Amino acid sequence: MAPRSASKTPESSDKVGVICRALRRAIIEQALAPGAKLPEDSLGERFGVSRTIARHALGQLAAEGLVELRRNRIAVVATPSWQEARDAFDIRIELERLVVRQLAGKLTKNQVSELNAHVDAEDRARDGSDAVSIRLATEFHILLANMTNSPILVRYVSEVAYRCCLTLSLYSRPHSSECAINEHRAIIAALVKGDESKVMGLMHSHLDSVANRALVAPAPQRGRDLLDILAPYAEEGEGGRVVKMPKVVRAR
Amino acid sequence: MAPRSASKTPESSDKVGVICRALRRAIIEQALAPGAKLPEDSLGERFGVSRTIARHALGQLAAEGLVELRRNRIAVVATPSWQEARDAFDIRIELERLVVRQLAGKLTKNQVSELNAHVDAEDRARDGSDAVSIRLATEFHILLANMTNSPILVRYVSEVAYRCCLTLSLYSRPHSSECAINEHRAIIAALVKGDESKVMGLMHSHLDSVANRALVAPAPQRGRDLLDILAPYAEEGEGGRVVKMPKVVRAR
DNA sequence: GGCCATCAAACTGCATGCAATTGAGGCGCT
DNA sequence: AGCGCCTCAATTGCATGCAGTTTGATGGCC
Repeated sequence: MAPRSASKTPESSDKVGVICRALRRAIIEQALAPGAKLPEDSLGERFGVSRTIARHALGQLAAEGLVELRRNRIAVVATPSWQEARDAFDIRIELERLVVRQLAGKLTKNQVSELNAHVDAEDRARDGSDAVSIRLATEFHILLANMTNSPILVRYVSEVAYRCCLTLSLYSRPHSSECAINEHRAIIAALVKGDESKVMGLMHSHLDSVANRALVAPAPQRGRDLLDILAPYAEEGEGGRVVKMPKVVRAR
Repeated sequence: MAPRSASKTPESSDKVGVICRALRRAIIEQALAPGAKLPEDSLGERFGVSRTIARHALGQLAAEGLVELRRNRIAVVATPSWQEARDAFDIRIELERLVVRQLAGKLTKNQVSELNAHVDAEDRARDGSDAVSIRLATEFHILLANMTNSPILVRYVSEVAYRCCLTLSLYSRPHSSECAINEHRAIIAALVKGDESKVMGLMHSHLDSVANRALVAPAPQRGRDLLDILAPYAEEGEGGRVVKMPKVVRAR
């Protein structure tokens, strides 16, 4: 069977799919930060399609939780609350335990080398931008999910992994990204060895540690984000005066 | 806070949301069987909107896995394979274990009575149509998920529950539906008592037994469904003659 | 009678146009 | 200067129109 990208997802249909994939990638690489505006016109123009299509793509992305749609308002990249981020990780842990449980001891030689190749790529990207490292780390998990041959599982793991990726860009410390490449290698090893509970434990602690490293601030924001983010800057503007907040065009 | 339906889902926006909800309900109540055609025109006409809107709604439903979209083809209600059905249940089990783990011992009095009221309703619907019973049983689980206050978890549990509901209509024996009302009561009791592992076990075995009761046929279909379904009828049509297959308008 | 080619109706893919809503800047008032 | 109102450009919500594809039905041919 030819490796035509899964025909069942509406995704791969046509232009809509292209836009979705592009935006998804831009979002998880933080080229589009949470809160960034996504006007239908601009998207359409940028991708050479009409608003109708851009709109449809935004709808799909919204269904995945990557963008927020408010009636009569410009769509924006989603800005999950800290609690939602934590919830996403909890769900992700359960789903990925399921993945490795199904995979333990069942990987073909080809699959193992594919995984190893991916981790090697992660290694090489170590000195590159954080954004790329994070994307690669996420894609490792998606690659794993793909090997289960369960379309539903793939979809959910992908979605939730992307969401986690998004939250990482919101809440994680600058360079905490992922020194977790070794943990990926350990997971592969355990999968090959075929010890279900061992690999489930590894995956659990791997994701848990990523989450804990990333989601460090228990209550970083209250009202909304902007005010708190700017709070440190609010004292001693230039001479005892409170700085008048400038334009504030959240995420250009 | 007013109980306005979650503002974040694009769903509740407007006409699209109405159509989605209507179709979802029709599908899980089997008014629309798997394979049923869903032409944009007809939907638009039926709901008094343009094709554009109907199309958008179909897109959302496809993202949830309830309908299948193939390029240039009429959309149809999804027809999950047996394996996909099994996978969906596996995922559902993990997700709902998470739900009850978060809920154990944390339900308010109001929530408990809401749950009891729902189960009572299930009881009353016992003599009604199977479809309604199944829908109510599914909604019990969604109600539970809602109480976690985790939008992401709600979304995933809802989706996967609807999918399972859909598969039930495909693979379950006529009246196997759910005598599982008692199990629902047991889960409520365990939740109130607050024993995490107890209630997780209950939920696990509850869903597992529903799945096993429903997904009985390990390999009921090979090529596609129609041929196998008709196989028993293929011998001795009316006089040693093979019956000429009539129109066969899958799901009117 | 059964099978294949041709054709018309049905349907989707997509762009565009128009009305309604938003929010941002400008103006006047205090 | 500060505050609020008002107007207007920007943007979304939705319907319609046209072009391309699929479906399935009719008619000719074996």
